[in-house]
Amino acid sequence: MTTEEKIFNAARTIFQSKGFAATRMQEIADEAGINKAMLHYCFKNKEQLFEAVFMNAFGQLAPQINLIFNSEDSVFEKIQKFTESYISFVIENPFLPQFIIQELNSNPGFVQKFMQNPNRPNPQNLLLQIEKEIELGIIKPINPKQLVLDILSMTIFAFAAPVMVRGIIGLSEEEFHTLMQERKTHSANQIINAIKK
Amino acid sequence: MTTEEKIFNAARTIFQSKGFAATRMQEIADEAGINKAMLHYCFKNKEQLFEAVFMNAFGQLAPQINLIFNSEDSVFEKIQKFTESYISFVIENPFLPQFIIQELNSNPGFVQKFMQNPNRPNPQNLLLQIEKEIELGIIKPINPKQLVLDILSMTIFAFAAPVMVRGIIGLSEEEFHTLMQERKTHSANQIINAIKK
DNA sequence: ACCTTTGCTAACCATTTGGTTAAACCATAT
DNA sequence: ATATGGTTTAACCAAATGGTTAGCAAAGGT
Repeated sequence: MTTEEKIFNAARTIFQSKGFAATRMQEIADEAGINKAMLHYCFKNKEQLFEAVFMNAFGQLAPQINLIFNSEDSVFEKIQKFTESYISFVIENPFLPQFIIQELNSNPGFVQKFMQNPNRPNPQNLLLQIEKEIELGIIKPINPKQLVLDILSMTIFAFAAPVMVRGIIGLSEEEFHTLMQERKTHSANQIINAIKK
Repeated sequence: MTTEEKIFNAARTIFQSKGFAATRMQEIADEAGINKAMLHYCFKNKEQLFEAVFMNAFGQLAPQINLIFNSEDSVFEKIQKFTESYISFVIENPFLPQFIIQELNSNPGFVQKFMQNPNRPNPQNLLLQIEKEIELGIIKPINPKQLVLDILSMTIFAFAAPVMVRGIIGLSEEEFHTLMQERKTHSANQIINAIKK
């Protein structure tokens, strides 16, 4: 593993668990097992190191979201595949959603920067497909954007606010994990039950 | 308005928009229009000032959540009333959800501290009621905790991750606002459609 | 009138923090 | 062997930051 990779991995660990503002460069250096000056030798400054981590994180999550936007499946199939694959993915990367959401909230400019990316999430296809399936009588008449938001909400929320969810509902770490496993199919079922005619 | 109130309001403004780590005491003093030393005259230190703001924020949100947990309504009615009142409330206080979720994530100890509060959100009643209505055949058989999580997800997520939602779905600030108005009834309808027999 | 308390500030302090510098290290080519 | 160029570090620096101090000013009690 090159020094740059060591730094990047250390930065990812610290940034994702503490956020940009609470992260100290020294802590990243310690985690990477190198001198602090080395950080600035490989990355210009804190902002640029953070941006590398953030864009990498967003770059991992975006394809997961694109799953519901681009494929040849029916809307129902897309919902099933998305909840299954997205939840499986974030169970393995539990810090990603809260990290991205938090930093996006405090740095809205990142959205535009990332939305210029060619493989950015683009809901246009799915929105049109939903409209079409409504006209065909497969789906109950609803606002397609609400449905997209429903899908995102049902799958992402628990991972965006795990502490709150566990606190309010009263779940141990293990119970939370079990609930999330079950949620892969539960959320798809709920959404589909709600919209099928 | 007393000086202490001026400080508290200023602290709320800054803390809620930037989070604990990114907030500078000097900025709070400027916002309050007083000297920095005055902060420490009224509040012992940054942590205690923050805790006052956080507990106040949580204290405003908790009663909203308790609406679904304690009342004499049926589950369907509870869901309708909750989405309606909760979304109305956070439209007026859009920073609350992301603030609470963010700080809770980076400071899990706050949960325990707040959950000792007498009027803390306690889902026990609702969970039992859901089980009962399932047995009565009013609600399809599902895991009650999943349903509670569904309700929270559908109502809170858009306010927890507004920048991400607007970016992914492609909404102007105004379109987002309209979507949230519509969401008061939409989310209740979706959830109820999904679970009613 | 005088003392005490309370509200408030300018100036100051110690520490932390992001970042720089100059020198050391080390592999490789000559 | 020695020069070369990339890699790494210890030591350092200036600015920012949370917090303190000493004192002023007004209000209230005696």
